[in-house]
Amino acid sequence: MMIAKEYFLNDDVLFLAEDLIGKYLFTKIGGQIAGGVIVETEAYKGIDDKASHAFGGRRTKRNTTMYEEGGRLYIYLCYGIHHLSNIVTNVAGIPDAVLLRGIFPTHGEELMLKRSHKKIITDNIGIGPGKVSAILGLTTDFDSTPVTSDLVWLEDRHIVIPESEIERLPRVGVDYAGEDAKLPYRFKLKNIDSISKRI
DNA sequence: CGTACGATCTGCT
DNA sequence: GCAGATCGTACGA
Repeated sequence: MMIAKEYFLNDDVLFLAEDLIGKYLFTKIGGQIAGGVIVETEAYKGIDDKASHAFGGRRTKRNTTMYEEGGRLYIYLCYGIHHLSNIVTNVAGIPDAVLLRGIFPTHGEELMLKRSHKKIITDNIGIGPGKVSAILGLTTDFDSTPVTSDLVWLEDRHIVIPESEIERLPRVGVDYAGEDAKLPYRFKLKNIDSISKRI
């Protein structure tokens, strides 16, 4: 069952980043479905978060989507190569977002394998924010696309994950953010096996 | 207009 | 463990 828009309007982006672990993310692009279980996320919290593109209330062409109403994708290009996908949360005007850092493939593995340019499926084919976008077929073309549509959507299939199985870590690649670089805003499933056995 | 650099990944050592 | 890829974006002049 698709997760409805209201879910993403929650003003606690840290709660959502953790709660999204274990939820399913799907895309249907070119009529082909790909999807998997979210296993790693990072929270970016409003205009006071030095690691965020919206720090200090910055509004640019790139980050416009962060200020839109929760429930859309914010996708941007990183290092000139990688498309990184976030889910915008909170009400319009407050730039909270959850970066998708890892999924465990469950649907359309064949398609995802092709998109990954690898030879064989491995457990880490969807680990890393660039790879999440790559195997799901998400590019900056999908920036601002609702995650409550036939193209991109989330599902709660009621996988129960004990809090003890989720690690809280500092975010990756945000050393420039000073003190905020140390905040434990990254959520990661300790071992993917605990998921793969439950599917 | 010019410049610096990034919410990364891969391959080679 | 480390360098290189690779280019859009941000920002200052």
